[in-house]
Amino acid sequence: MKASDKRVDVMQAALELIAEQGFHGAPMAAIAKKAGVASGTIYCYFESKDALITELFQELEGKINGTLREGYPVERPLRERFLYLVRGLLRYLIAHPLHFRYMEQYFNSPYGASMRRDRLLGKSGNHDQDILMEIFAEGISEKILKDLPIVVLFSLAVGPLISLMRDHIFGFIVLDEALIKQTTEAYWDAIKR
Amino acid sequence: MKASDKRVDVMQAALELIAEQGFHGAPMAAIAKKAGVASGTIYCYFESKDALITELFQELEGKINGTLREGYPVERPLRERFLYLVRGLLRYLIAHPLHFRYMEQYFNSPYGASMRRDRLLGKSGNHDQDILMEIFAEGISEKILKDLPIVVLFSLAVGPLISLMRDHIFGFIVLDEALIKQTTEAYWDAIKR
Amino acid sequence: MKASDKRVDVMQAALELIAEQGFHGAPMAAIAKKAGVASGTIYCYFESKDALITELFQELEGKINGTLREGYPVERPLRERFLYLVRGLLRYLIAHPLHFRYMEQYFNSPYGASMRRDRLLGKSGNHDQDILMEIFAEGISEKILKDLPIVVLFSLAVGPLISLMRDHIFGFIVLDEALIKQTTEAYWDAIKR
Amino acid sequence: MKASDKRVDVMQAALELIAEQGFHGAPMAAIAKKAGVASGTIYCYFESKDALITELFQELEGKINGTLREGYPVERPLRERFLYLVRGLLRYLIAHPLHFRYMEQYFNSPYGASMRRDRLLGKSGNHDQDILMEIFAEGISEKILKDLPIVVLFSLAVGPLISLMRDHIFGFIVLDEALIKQTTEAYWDAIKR
DNA sequence: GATGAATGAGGCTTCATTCAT
DNA sequence: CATGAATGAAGCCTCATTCAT
Repeated sequence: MKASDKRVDVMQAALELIAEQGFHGAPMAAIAKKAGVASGTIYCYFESKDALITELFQELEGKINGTLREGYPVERPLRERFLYLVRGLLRYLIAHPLHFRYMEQYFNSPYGASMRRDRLLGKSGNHDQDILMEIFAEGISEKILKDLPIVVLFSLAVGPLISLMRDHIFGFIVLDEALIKQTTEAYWDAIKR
Repeated sequence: MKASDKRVDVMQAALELIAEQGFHGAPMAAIAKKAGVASGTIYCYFESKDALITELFQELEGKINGTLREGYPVERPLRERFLYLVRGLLRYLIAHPLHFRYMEQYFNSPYGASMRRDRLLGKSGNHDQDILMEIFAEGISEKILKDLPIVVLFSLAVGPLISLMRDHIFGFIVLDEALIKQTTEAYWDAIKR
Repeated sequence: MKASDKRVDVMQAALELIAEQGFHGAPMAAIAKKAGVASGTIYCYFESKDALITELFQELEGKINGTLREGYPVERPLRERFLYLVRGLLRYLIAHPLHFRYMEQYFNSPYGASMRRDRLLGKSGNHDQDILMEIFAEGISEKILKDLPIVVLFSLAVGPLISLMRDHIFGFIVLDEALIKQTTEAYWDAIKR
Repeated sequence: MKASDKRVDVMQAALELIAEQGFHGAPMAAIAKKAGVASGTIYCYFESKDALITELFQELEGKINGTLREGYPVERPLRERFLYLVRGLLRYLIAHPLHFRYMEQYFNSPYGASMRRDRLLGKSGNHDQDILMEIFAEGISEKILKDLPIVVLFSLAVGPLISLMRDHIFGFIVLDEALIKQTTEAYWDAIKR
């Protein structure tokens, strides 16, 4: 409990600063100060700023994956499984707005760009993504979904989700349960045949 | 025509550098070099880097607005007008990938954040957006579109468009006319009642 | 005369600080301060600290080369040419003690190590050295000098020269003309058959 | 025997790292790691990095002194005694290249500079040096050696030895017994009348 | 208007040393 | 004695901006 404390503190401080102000607004000194440690201490746990940023991203990704895996209704119809995933993701992001904003910053940066390229070549490493992809593949072959490239279906479903999360965070809308239900059904409408 | 040449050169250089490498990869010295002017010269035309970035954004926004206004089929049915706009936007972005990437950089940065806040309070200033909003308002009252907040319809339609553009730029897909047609119809499916 | 000033000032400041205190005692900030410029200014003229150090070394080397080339008695006997070179070198170093100490620092550092390796493989690039080598080769084939590897003759001649310069700089001895004459003859004794 | 193990380990680790990579390449953490102890442990045995460096130097110096004292032919002629010493030194350094490189690093650093100053004022503390000095004093008064300051004779003899050791370590030459014999005789030629 | 040398605050990282355990 | 996490001063370098020419 002791040794881990500072590492966690640093990650939390980095999460908050980067999510709220971007990488630009999060110099190592500020992260250290917010975490209540000395600058050098960060380097006891992370090799560099890049490493901190990447590990934090992977941590958040892992948490989301874990959350979505729980209770995933493997045996239910495609539509239900799809809605389970996107709703689960949406609820998670609403509950953890900092995670959402951090991941957005990450994707929109050299870090995210190189990661995307890696994943394009190798395997995804991202569980939700994998599960969604499988759902899409199944849906296409069973003629439930539109006959489009899987990547396209992915964008049709996740693109609006991201966009709505932004509106929610900026306060343009309030994503309550009713709206979650309605918008996720709209994603389905976009991809279903 | 001579004096304003340099202003244009600077904006073009900034566009290319920022679109391709992000704000991080576009120091003023690099922009000046690429534009073929001296560093100090930039400050003859722009008060600061922030000003350059913002003016460039507004310039691009204006160009897109102008393009979309042309030939807008005011008298045609709602669906057609919607598809006209999103397809026009998509084709414009495909033809001008640097504009797309620049605007993404812009939205995902302190600049974009404050802009969004401004627009939330005041008026949009963005023409396409306004037109789309009007289409949505009309569609809701005529019970053609889902009864959701206009902002939500906007995200349902534009979110996937952005996401697909990214896939296109990263080379995951090729947005040819067939795919443009199919995907934009999917946006319509997402918002239509 | 203006543009060059600062570059020269920086090199002079670096020379003095590094010669007197070693690389450790010459942070860029101190060099800048001593040169009367801002830290960043150094980077207008040198790409990095390494570049500054290397360019300064090459500058000093060039000066010595130039000095020794002047008046070199090509037509005189071997012994005379040898003495001309070592005495010229010794007088130069006595007149420019900072140059000597700087070059010692340089040779005794990662910079010098990699340089030596480079020179071992490629060509020397150092004129005096080349001339001395030629003298040695000639002396061996004419049976004037000991039949030893050229590198060994070089060390037999230059090793004591360096060592004496150190003594001189530390004030253990005063290398006046008499002593220059005597010691350089001793180098000759060491290498002559 | 157990307690002093770590002290020895630390000194050995410091010797290797500093000899091979210079002071720059030997942070305390690296020394500790190589020695298999914790960073803080070093401070149980040495007050500071400076102290470690100095004590290590003195240790090496002592070892060399001890080696050279053994079998020193007090009763033999001057030339023989001289050759005994320089050859012994050369053989020792060839057998212990890390010692040589460490001492070079040491001499060429603020540590060495202040040491030299100390020795100039006080007494030498270095046994070999003392013995050599005595040989030189004797040789001068008996008109066997050149009539030069003792310090100068020292440099004439030891300067080339150091220089040759460097060539040997860098692989430019191989100091085998034949070369040892020849080069040490060359030192003698340099100092003998 | 145009230049580009100069500035210096601010960013990331290293490392000798300390100290609570 | 031994540990190694923690410290923070200090080092190298970048870059938006200014200003004398």
